[in-house]
Amino acid sequence: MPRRTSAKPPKRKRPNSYHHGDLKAALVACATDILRKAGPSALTLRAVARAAGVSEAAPYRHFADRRELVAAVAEAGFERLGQAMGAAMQQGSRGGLRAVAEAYVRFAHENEAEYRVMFGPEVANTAHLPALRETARSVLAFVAQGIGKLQQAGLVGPGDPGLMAVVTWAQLHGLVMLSLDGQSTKVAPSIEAQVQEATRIMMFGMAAR
Amino acid sequence: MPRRTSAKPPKRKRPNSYHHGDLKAALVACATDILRKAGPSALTLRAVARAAGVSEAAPYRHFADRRELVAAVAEAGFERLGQAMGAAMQQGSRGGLRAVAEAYVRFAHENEAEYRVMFGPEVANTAHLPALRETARSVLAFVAQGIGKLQQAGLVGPGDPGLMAVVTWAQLHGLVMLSLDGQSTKVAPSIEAQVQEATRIMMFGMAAR
DNA sequence: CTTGCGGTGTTAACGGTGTCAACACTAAGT
DNA sequence: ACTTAGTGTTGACACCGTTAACACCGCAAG
Repeated sequence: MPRRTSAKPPKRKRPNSYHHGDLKAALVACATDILRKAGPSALTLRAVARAAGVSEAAPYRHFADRRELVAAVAEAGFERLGQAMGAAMQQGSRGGLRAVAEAYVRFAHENEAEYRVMFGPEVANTAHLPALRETARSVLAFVAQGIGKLQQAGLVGPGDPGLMAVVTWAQLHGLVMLSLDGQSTKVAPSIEAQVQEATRIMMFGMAAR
Repeated sequence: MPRRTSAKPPKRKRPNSYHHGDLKAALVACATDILRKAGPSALTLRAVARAAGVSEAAPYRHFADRRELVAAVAEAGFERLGQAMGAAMQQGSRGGLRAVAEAYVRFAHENEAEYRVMFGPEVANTAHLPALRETARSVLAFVAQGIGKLQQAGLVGPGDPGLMAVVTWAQLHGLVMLSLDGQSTKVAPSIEAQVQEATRIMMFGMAAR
């Protein structure tokens, strides 16, 4: 194949404009799209710029480096995750935790590449990414709040809801990771069975303080 | 260079030779070393080759691509993890699960970069890496075996040990990941407290079938 | 209206990386 | 001694992250 340096007419959202209008958001959207369709290895700064119909150095006007772009993608993912969990929360009080757990697992499986990026090594150092850290923490606070409600309803024994939330989140996250890696499918029948078993164990353990 | 013809070359390292002797193992060792000292972003095929004192294309005689090298590093990590868990198993029967859990968490924290690679997206598709898959599965089998012993001792209720092992591993893995990402430090005081809380919940839940 | 200026997009380049083909050297078997 | 397979080397290609220098747009000040 010949070199790809041939001229490609840039498609602009505002035809008569040299400037893009909202490149930053467009870049995040294109990056998420690429991530979904072609996997993490294709998530390249240059590819994102090309997908946005812009020169390959343009992203540097909005992101200091590649990490910041990836972090923005991860942050958007956390927000969508929070929305999915919030929607599942309305399902009722008894199976509330169960419904949220299933929503979490479903999100992870339906958005595998995004989920991997959210917890991947590229955004590992959340100390330097305050926005990401805050978004992720709000998810944790959400779980803690749900556990608090279960405690008031007498379905969960006393104890620090924050600690229980961490343990609960960890359980789900670990389950999802092992499932995504194909490490658990041959031993345990299905992800649903694993979630069921996990929530059962968690509920028993948390009620038994 | 010098013509040194040694008497019996037993496939071991021979410094004064055009051929390396055991480049594959040396490459994995150098890669692990680089990973520990400089982090995942420095784990580059070329850098590994340079560290091994060999040309930058030499690794392709032993690994099809970069993924295979990384997978080999991950496999070595799983083996060391298994050894650490096995050593902790000898500590006694009552707190056996607890001791293994602590060994697991300690390994992850003392070998953060390695641990991240073991579960990272670069080796995600274990379906194409049978050796890695098998090594990881033996760790799971090890946990399942320990749970079986606890069942015989009456410390854990009846149920599929394989399923329980998956749930247990997932709990530990999730805890470790959140801790490594700095997502849990501000909510739960210490990783020890989290392990304690997690094992307490797990033991209660598993005993209560 | 002209002029200047800051924000944004472009071009061109640098060094580094994964990968491959062609070549070179060595060990070992015939 | 000749061949051959295995292993290391050289050189090249395309791509990537990043930066500097430049070009264009919109807008405010004069």
